[in-house]
Amino acid sequence: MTNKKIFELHAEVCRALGHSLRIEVIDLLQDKELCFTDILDVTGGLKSNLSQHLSVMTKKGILKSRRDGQFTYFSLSSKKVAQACRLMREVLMDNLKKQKDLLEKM
Amino acid sequence: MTNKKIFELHAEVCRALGHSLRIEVIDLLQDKELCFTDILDVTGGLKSNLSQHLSVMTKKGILKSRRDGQFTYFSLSSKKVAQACRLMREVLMDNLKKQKDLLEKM
DNA sequence: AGTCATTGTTTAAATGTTTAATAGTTCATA
DNA sequence: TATGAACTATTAAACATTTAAACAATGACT
Repeated sequence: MTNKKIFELHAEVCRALGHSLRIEVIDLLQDKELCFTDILDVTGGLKSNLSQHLSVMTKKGILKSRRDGQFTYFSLSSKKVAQACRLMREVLMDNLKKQKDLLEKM
Repeated sequence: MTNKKIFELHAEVCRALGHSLRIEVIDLLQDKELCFTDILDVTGGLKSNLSQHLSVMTKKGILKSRRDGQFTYFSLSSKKVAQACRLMREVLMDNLKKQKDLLEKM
């Protein structure tokens, strides 16, 4: 596989994290599996919309889904997803702190 | 700051990684600082385009830039960026392997 | 079996966002 | 002032998101 193709696929995985609702879901699923309705209860909004967002993440291999009777359960595909997300959150928080410090010096 | 706002900012950081050219740049800057023209030599394409992509990452705090005379040098804002990116790449590679194994079983 | 409520997915249209390409601008230095 | 380095503005095309309605699958009740 060419490097360009790897970069493209890698970027697609990153884009699959690039929505506030999807980040909220990943936060929710840190350490447990939840069914669709449980997730919807927390996030709110339309179920069709949530279903599409979950589908985006499942297709890119960020989430696993499993049907059990009438319920569909979602979970992170691996702990690496949670770790990567935590690191990105730290990058964000570090930057917010830097900005705050800068402002306070003025 | 509300959770929703954190999720939105977090998603913006993720989206700032969501382009193949930007992933390529992060790969390039793993362990060194490079100036604009050095990056352009590797990635190819239009200057204006590269400049916009670098600007997206700099604004979101993924890259640092530093002007020295006529040159602008870029580097990762922190090692956490490189780590997070490596983890995402692993998630991708693990998924590609899973797909391959599935196909080979058929 | 037939009907109903619940759970979730799919589709389509409207709206919103991102990107690539072009042209033009700024800044440093020779 | 001419040149190379990098940034900015604009815009059409491509892509993502939201919404609402239609659809499918399961299980409960009679």
